[in-house]
Amino acid sequence: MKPPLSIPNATISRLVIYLRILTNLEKNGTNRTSSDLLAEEAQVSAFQVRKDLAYFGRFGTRGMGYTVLTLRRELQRILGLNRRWNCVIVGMGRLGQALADYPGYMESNLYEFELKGLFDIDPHKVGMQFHGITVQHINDLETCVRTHGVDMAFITVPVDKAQDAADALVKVGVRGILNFAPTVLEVSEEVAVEQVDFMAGMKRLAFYILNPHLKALKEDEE
Amino acid sequence: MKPPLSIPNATISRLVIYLRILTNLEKNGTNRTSSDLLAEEAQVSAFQVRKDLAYFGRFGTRGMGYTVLTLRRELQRILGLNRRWNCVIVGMGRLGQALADYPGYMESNLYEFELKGLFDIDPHKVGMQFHGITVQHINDLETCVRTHGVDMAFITVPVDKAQDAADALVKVGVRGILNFAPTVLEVSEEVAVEQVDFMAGMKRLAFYILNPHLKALKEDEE
DNA sequence: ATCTGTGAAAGCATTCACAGCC
DNA sequence: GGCTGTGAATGCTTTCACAGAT
Repeated sequence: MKPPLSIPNATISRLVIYLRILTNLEKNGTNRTSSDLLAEEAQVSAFQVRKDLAYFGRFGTRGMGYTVLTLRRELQRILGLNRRWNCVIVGMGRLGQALADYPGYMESNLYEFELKGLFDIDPHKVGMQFHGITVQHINDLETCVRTHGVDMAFITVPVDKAQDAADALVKVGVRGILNFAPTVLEVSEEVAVEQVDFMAGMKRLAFYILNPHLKALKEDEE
Repeated sequence: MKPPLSIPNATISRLVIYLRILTNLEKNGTNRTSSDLLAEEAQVSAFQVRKDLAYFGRFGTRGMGYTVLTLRRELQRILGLNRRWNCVIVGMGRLGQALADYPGYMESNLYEFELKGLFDIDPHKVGMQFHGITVQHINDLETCVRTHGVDMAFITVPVDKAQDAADALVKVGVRGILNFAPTVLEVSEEVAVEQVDFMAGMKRLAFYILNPHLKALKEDEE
């Protein structure tokens, strides 16, 4: 096992994709695979697959390839998906409601992510139920985070309230934020932020449609 | 004006962010700005801002900075957001419905993106209305695309149907796809694909929470 | 004096070629 | 023979330093 000192951001995104492919292979009853097959499915080069894996250790057998089960387990461990992550949603507007009802928090039979709380600042929203969880006022965030050991939060408030929400979350010790608001959040160094902004995706699409010759450079994934 | 032969993918993502910041500045009545200010807001370096802009031309005045209005217009032109983009949604499940109802297709008083059709394969869904648009059967996709000059499509079908949807869209001449299904689509060279996958974002978050020392490398935006 | 625009340098990620092991 | 693992080379993106404009 290697000490991974510095790992390309893009590698993490690809590991998530490899894990998805391996999970599907496992479902199909496939036992062994290869960097070639994974590369084809993920639409990257086989070099890339092997290099990505090499950051974390040696998981294959030369001449033979990889065991699907083993590699799937290893990736799950590396990505931290062998334990449960407790989540809350801040902002119970249309998007927050859609997320609360989202049926996909389990993945491959594992409840990896679990909703532990729903929050809003609007008293009219407090008390409403989604997916069996009652909406609480944002003032009760700290209690919830401490009680349940909340790891990450989704910010689904209007854009002008997003930084406030982030500040509140950081203050009570949430370690990761998935930000759906179209703004760049400022948070302290030790808090991770991932952006989800499908309007930005549409705008990039518009550019690439206008400039087709630029398209084939690279893939970013989100 | 320069001939942009090869432009980093990441630059496009950042231009979208600069445009957002400029739009806000304009709303606030600010007339002039600088690479420093834009850099601070977007959380990148001022070098980066100037280099990104330099791919497309010279928009500032040395010693003075940029005129907000001018730069906003230029970015809008570069990104293709000075014209309307006609869109359809394929897959009217929960997510497709949420998108059809999404109130944000206008941005800064401009209807840049307009929904021209909603499609599903399920006869029960056909005929339902969302936001004043009637759901049609996927077989009627071609007519709609030809009639309205549809530019891009959102794929919100279950993951195992996503490639079929993409094939159908490519076949009738759609130029760009925003894919919400967690799979890597295979499409012909000249079709642009952008991925939106918030579960993948959650998984990356989990990794970065587990490995805080790796966090500060780079930002991907989606 | 100030702040943009840009060639050159540095820093990273990807690709390659092949050594190492089944 | 076949396929992984990995140092070295390539190529791209970011950073830097400063020339150029007002």
